[in-house]
Amino acid sequence: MLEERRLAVLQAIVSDYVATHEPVGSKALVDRHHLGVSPATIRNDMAALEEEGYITAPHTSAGRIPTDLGYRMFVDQIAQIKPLSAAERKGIDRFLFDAVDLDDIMTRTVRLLAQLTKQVAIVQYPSLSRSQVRRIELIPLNEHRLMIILIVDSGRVEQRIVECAVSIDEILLADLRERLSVAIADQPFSSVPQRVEDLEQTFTAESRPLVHAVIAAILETVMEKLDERVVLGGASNLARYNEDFPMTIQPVLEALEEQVVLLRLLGEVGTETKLSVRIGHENEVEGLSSTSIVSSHYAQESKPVASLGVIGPTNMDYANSMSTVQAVAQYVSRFLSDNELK
Amino acid sequence: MLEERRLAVLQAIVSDYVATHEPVGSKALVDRHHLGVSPATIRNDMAALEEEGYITAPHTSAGRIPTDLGYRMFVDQIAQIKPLSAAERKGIDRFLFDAVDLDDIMTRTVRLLAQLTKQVAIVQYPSLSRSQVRRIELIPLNEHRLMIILIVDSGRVEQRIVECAVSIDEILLADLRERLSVAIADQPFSSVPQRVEDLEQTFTAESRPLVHAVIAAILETVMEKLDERVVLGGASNLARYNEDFPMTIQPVLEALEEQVVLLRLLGEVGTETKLSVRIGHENEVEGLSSTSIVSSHYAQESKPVASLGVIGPTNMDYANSMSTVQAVAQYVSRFLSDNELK
DNA sequence: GACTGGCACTCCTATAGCCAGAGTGCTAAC
DNA sequence: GTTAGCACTCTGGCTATAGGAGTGCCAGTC
Repeated sequence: MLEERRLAVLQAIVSDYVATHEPVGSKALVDRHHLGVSPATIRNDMAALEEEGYITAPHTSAGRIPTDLGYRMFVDQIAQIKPLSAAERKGIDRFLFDAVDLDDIMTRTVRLLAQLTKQVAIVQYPSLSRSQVRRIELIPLNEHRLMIILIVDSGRVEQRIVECAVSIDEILLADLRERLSVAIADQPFSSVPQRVEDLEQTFTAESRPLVHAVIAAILETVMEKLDERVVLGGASNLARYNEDFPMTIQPVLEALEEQVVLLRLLGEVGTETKLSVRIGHENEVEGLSSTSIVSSHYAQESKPVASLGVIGPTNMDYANSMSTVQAVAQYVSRFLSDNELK
Repeated sequence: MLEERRLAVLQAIVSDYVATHEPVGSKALVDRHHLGVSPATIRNDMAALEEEGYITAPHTSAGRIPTDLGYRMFVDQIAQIKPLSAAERKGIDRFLFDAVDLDDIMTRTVRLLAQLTKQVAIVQYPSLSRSQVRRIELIPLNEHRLMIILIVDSGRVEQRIVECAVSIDEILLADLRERLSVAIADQPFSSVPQRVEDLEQTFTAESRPLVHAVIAAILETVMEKLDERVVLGGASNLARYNEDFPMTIQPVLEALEEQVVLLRLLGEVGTETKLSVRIGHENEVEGLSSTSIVSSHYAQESKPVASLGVIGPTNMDYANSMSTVQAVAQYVSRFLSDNELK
């Protein structure tokens, strides 16, 4: 009973603080939430909660605000996630419906997320390392240049221009393409380096320069692009929450410009839990200790391929962010699987 | 003599204000710049300058700050642009040197600009409408899908997936590719719609479904992608100048998310002047009335193909921004022309 | 006619002091 | 375990004040 009410108090504090962004006191709590007890009782509970580290008082005579730990407790308590309304679901559907290619899906998704959550949205492209090569093309551009195009089963397309000293023999090129295709098509991306290197050995010495140039470029592309691509949107939402923390906007903007940091924020794409929430100090990125990240994987044919999520102040509306992120991830997954872009 | 000193006073005011971001008074002016006259004299000049609308006083007893008109005068006065130091030039060179493809050049350039000017940098991709199609490829993906790849002489690559109801006949596809290639290769982008439409007529009825799907997709791509692509960077620099105008950051962030707005900001790529500066209200975008844009075209083989520039507060360091933007534009132009990515 | 020194005036900024309000912790009673 | 009461503390907002910076104008000088 006691434990139970304390939890209710914590939840009330969090939701009030999230709504008003102002420290919340015992008086305000009792009349905004119909807990059947007096302010004094609440005060006792609050003292206990503070003792346990869930809330804190900015100064002696202000109300309390949740700590990271408090938010964490709150979030963990949201066992079943509020489903979106029919209207919202319909909205998501319509938003994604007429996307024409992967780029399109990604940009639409990021806009959608930003709009629905009023936060900064991050969407990662389907990870190459979890994909297979679908097709490879070698297109001669002029005597010394050609373009490699790699089409991946997630719908990603990587291209790269290769310059080679010798002039390009189209027949050799076609042969090379064919053999590359056999070697790496429908193979996981991670196995590509080994396969192409093996392949190089099988060519005659005179064809080596071209073959080598192409293979080197493929290797480079595979290595480079393996650090994934990310799109983000809704940065202007930062300005709004800047009101509360005028100091903290700079590091956030800086972090948003660093792909590497963004990827670390989204977290590893594991197979375990789908929805992940990192609160304040829980994410170990410098300067982002007063922001939280809500992220989820999305999948293609039930294999998780990448993550998407939102980043916002620790006092964000977790319930809404979590349900939105989850729903969007589901829709994207379904969309990717239904309209295979292979 | 009189006119001359007034100008000197205006310049002094602008440069002081840009440096300190605080209204500058007559006293401070005389001892920071060795104008050979007394504060009282300067006051007279300042009164005149205010009368003419070049400067204004935030309140009765503060110093003066330049108006948009004042900045304009100042900028116009910078006839010869301060050349960059050898070190800076070297830096630019090194930064761009080992770019591997167009995407790479664009992202490097935007980073470079942001870093050198400490402003938000914007770089536009070479405009399709000023480019020619270099090559077209049609790659079958599976029975009902194929991918169109358009390679443009600026090095841009546009791709698009086409879905078609009928199953894809590879021989027809090769034929179509060949004829498309003949029709539009090395032709200006703007003529593509007409040419492909004409082409469609020449196919037999039974091949129409496929042909039509492909051609429709090409048309769509051409139309869509004609609104150009833009990359930007250095958004975290906004936070710095946020100190002075806490209110204005939101509209700026919003504008930065709208490609269309960005493009309008960069301005039309005319052939007239290369370097363009728009100060405060001169750019008619809502909410950006306290920001200035310094932009320049860059060219490929001496034909201007797109613009790049920086956007910052009206009290930015114009001299530096202008010389940097100009220099970077030159380097990018040279780089694009030297290492043709065709 | 252009420049300068002097002077009164205005307005901002910073500081201090003060008051009201909100919120707490504690204690004693139910 | 809960409640009412109470003394205490701290903040935020308000006012008043003093200091300073900067101006505009005038009268005098070169």
